[in-house]
Amino acid sequence: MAISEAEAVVMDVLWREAPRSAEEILAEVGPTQNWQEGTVKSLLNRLLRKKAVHAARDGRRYLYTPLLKREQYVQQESKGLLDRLFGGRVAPLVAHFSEQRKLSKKDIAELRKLLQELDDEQH
Amino acid sequence: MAISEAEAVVMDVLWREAPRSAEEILAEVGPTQNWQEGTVKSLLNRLLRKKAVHAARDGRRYLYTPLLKREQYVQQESKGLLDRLFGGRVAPLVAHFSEQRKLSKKDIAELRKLLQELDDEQH
DNA sequence: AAATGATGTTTACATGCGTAAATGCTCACG
DNA sequence: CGTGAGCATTTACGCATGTAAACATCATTT
Repeated sequence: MAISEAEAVVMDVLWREAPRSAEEILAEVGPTQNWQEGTVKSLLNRLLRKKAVHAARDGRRYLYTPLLKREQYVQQESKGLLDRLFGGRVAPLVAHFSEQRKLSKKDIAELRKLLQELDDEQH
Repeated sequence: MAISEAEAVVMDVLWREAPRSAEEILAEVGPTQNWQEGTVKSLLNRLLRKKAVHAARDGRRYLYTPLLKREQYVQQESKGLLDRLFGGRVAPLVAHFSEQRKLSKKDIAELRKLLQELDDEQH
């Protein structure tokens, strides 16, 4: 089953650094999300049930490690959007942002470099 | 409130052509989605409540027209994903697909053209 | 006029989500 | 040894979603 948005916030903490205890996760995420301890615990349990994280006992508490890789998650999410909205093709997506003027200078520079590299390895 | 995935399927039909009756929508969407009539009716009602479509009486039935523009929807969805997963920047997104080898020849050609155009209009 | 058929409107129901409160377990301390 | 602090596990609850079934309405056909 897919992981939800709130769950993904927890995963994000673990992707940055793991293993971590529930308390550490709360410390990192509580301020921005205004979550109580119970909320984080619930989310961790749902993630356990979904086999997205693993818990290893460490004394009286658990340390959580992501099983689902960030790459996998990003992949699923972006492919989903791409397929639903842009017929599965990347160029129309970029065109969309371009029309919305959402391409920064930096974006453009990076895209150019990216295409250059593709060119090079094309040898 | 945001429109759900199932609701978006109905919107898609209306974005392709509108106004349309519930029956026409079902005809177009039923085969792929395996939806009953009631399902489409429910979705249409939720879309009405969310002010995403408008219904105009036409004899014994209604003809539905989208109020929410496809552009708006695409914008929200893609911005959401971009912000959540790529720090709001387009280049990393494209890089992601590039790494996953999800860029088709056509994509690459189009991206190149796009950058070229940006270059040109750059005075 | 009653039955039928075509539409729309209301209600339903299981599941997932966001958000926690309540409860349970266990170890260290008094 | 009983108790409280610190965690984890269970239960809760309102709302959205996906998916319809039931019900209501009204024009048309016997």
